[in-house]
Amino acid sequence: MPAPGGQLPDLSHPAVEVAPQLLGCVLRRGKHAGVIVEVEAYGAEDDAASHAYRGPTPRTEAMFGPPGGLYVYLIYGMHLCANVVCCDEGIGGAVLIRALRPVTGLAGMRRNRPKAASDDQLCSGPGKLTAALGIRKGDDGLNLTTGAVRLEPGERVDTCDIVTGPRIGISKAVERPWRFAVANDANVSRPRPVAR
DNA sequence: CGTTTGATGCTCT
DNA sequence: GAGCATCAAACGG
Repeated sequence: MPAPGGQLPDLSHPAVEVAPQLLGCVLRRGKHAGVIVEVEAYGAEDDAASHAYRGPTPRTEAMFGPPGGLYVYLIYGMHLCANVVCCDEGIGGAVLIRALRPVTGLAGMRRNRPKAASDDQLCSGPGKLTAALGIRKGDDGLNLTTGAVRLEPGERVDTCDIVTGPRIGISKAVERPWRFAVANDANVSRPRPVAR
């Protein structure tokens, strides 16, 4: 069930449960902010695709921290991915933010992403949105309520407007339909999920 | 140690 | 649709 507008989901719950509830919430860094329109859940029991699968390491430490934290990591040597840490401390669960609909600080985001062909491609991917918002490696582990990067209540997203599908870019546990997105939103990365 | 592989994005064909 | 950039973990010997 998606979170009603005006409040955040309970982040101490499992990632698969929290993920769809984050749709409609706002991710902000300074003046740059956008509504979350696409996410993926990681770190449930036996999830071989999760960075938490083999226990904590220096890189994944934030994923095992308290819910409501930010997990940032470098992927493919050049892009950063941002995750909302959820589940109880020590479990190692997080929700990858895959796409945003930009709402404030558009001019700054365009400067951060000069190659984006249009505004709906500013944040249409996990590496794109971290660049657009200006999220950096040093933001890893900070608190999303008090830190430089914040998670804020946003708009309500109706359950029937949420589509699901397999997670993107993984080679393990590919069959799990743990990608969630707002249906018919131009900011969602490709391929667009179709299933309900 | 050396080698492979990524929760990606951009360019060129 | 294929290839590449670029580097830190993970993995095998």
